[in-house]
Amino acid sequence: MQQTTEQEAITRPVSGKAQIRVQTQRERILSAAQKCFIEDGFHAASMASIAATAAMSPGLIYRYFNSKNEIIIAIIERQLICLRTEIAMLDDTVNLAERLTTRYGNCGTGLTPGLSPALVLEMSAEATRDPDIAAAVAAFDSTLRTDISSWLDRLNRGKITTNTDSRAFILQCLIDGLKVRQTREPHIDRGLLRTALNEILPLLTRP
Amino acid sequence: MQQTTEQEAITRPVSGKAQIRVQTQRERILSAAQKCFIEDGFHAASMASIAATAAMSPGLIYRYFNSKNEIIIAIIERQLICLRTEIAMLDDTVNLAERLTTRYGNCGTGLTPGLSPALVLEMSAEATRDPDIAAAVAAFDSTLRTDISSWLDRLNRGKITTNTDSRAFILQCLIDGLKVRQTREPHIDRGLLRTALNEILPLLTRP
Amino acid sequence: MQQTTEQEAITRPVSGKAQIRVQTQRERILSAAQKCFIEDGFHAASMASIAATAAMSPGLIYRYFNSKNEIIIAIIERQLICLRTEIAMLDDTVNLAERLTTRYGNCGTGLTPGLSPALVLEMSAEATRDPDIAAAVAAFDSTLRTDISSWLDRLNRGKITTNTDSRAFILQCLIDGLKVRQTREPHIDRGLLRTALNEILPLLTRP
Amino acid sequence: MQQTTEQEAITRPVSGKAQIRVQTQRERILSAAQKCFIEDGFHAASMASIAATAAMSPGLIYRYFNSKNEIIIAIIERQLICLRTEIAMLDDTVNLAERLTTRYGNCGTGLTPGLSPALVLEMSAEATRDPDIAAAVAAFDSTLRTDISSWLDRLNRGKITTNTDSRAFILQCLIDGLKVRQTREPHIDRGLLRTALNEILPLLTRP
DNA sequence: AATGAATGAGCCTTCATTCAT
DNA sequence: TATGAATGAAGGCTCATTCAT
Repeated sequence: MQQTTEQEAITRPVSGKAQIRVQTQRERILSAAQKCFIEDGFHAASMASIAATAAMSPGLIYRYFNSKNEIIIAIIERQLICLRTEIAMLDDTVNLAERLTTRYGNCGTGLTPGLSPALVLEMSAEATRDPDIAAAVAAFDSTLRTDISSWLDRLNRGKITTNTDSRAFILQCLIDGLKVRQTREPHIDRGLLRTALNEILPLLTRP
Repeated sequence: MQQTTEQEAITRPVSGKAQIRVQTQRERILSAAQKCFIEDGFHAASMASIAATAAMSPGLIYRYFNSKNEIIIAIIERQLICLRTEIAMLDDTVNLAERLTTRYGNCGTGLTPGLSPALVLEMSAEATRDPDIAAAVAAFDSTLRTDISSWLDRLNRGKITTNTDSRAFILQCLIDGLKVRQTREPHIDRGLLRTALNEILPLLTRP
Repeated sequence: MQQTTEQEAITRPVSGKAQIRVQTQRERILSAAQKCFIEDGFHAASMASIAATAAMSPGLIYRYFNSKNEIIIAIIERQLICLRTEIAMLDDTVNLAERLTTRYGNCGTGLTPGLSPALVLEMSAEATRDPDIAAAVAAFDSTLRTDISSWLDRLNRGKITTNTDSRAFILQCLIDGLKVRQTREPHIDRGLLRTALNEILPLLTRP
Repeated sequence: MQQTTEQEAITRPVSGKAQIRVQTQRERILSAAQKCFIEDGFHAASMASIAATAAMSPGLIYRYFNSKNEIIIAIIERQLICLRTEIAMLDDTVNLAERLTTRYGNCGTGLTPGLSPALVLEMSAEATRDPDIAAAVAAFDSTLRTDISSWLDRLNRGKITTNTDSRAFILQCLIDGLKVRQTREPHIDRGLLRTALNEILPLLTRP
């Protein structure tokens, strides 16, 4: 849909540029929104502050999003994508603990445009109330569990493994729990973190 | 602070009863606030709705709390106490998995006045922004980790155990992660949950 | 409902006063709203200006009305009541022309709290779009026509009269038309007006 | 003003075509505006919706009109012209009732580009506030009354007629009243309407 | 101690209008 | 000539907080 077909490019040559502009602006808004949401939370952040952060007028935002809630949902979807991407990087056992340790803490500062643990938590809390958010999150969760399960299966290919599902569940809990920790102890002792992960992960990933 | 000093008792002999009244009223307000916060979130819940739920006038609330934020902090402290109590109940390995399974899901419904996963998440997110909350949560976290560590020590008394700290960390992550799951999959398959916990917990609690 | 029953007065002695206050405030708001609506129209009048005119804060208005639209509808119902009252005064032929002449023009100035021709017109236009207003106006119209019909019947009691309905229709049109004229020529020559009414009304009201 | 002066024609020979273009565009805008105004009212209709209806950009409208208000005034002038045209068609007594009956109701639907009763009412209400509109409407009204008077005179040529003025006034009221009715009871019983008009009109148009 | 009416700042959103292209 | 992105001033409405009673 973003990719303009050649025909369209001929008959409506502006359309391509326009589409790009729309994407750029949406990106600008979402980026500002994320910063504000991280700083103040979904509800406390105001459209005015988002507009100021994005260096545009409040009215203009409504050309690209129908409401504040639509922005919130877009941010949530983004966070979910980030989450999945992060999980997808966990592709072999060796690096797993190292990777999680490295990533721990370089987020949630408002500087990284990426995944924010605080937003993930707020999102989960919001899912309790907003059906739209609940749906998005639920869909994501089941996808993610499948991802983890098949990753476990791949790891142990050829060997008989039982309980992939329950291990996937535990892994997911662990990852969620790390997000919470990240929020509450951003400056945790990395040594402890690495030791802990190196102790538990092998137990979960080997037959 | 709750304990009336002797002097006060002499000059104002009613003070004892008055203090009890103050506690009762605060309790009434906090109970209502918790219900509202669970239902709507910290920001979306209004003082008016809290007042209505507590069956008192909005103005009266300000006799017992200086601001909405003060109520939020009180609720957070309450949640932390609940959390610690819950953890304290985990006193022997045998019941651990069972207990966590049983408790999973009977919260967050607004019916239990106790611990609410959604509030815990919101609280963690809020800790990112409010230094007071951050302090309270940090103090709690370190206390809790010590609790868990000494519990692990007790479990393995006489046996040589290494890495109690890192295991305590993992356990804490797992518990946090379960809270997140509770929020996102309140109706999870209990069989899966029990199996998963029975698989991982023994590994964490035995030498 | 405004009249507090004796029982209520005993068990809830404040309730009576409270009810009166509610009525007083609603009245104050409606009075201010009418002034503003006459001056600026339903849409151009702002809640802020209504609040200022009523000498209260904007927020307070929402204690007594749920929305601006509710105020508009209340004003319209009021206008309809005024209209009916005005019509009800036309009880004998002799005074009819005189009465209409006298009433013509002493309205619509914003000073009279009564019927405003401009509002009646705007109301009719709005009925085209808002189903609620349309319903209110339709109900009123049929009531009014019945009123006029029975008034005509009373006038000609004992004599054979045909076409009461069509005469009632014409009369209603004439009255509506006078409202329009009132708006457009507030300072019309009263002599012309009286002559005109004296020429047409006898033809409509006698068998 | 539409007629290009000779000088302009020499120095800028294209000007004639340009003038035509201007008229076409203005027409396009007014036509769209009327549709929108009928649907939503003067205030609720937005420039954006007018632009969309006219299939042009909002900015372009400002090349042909200086403001929304200017469009409103242009529309009002148009409506007045429509009104006068409609009245002018009433040239003999025989068809008068029939004509009015036929025309009743085929307006205000948004389908006819012509006269809209709702707009006429809104216009009258607006005349109360905007002096420009008031002036336009007043000028129209007096012209119209003269039209009607001379029509009545023509009808009764050679016969002694008194009170042409007051009859013209009544007729005008009746026509205005019919516009109001049209708005409020668009689906009235045509039989009743015809009967009513046939009863009253002869009385007004014959000596 | 208790009420709940009142305040007013601030929020989300809309829209007439302008201007770079 | 024409576009439509951009502006920013209101507008309707909410709600934490205060205060007269």
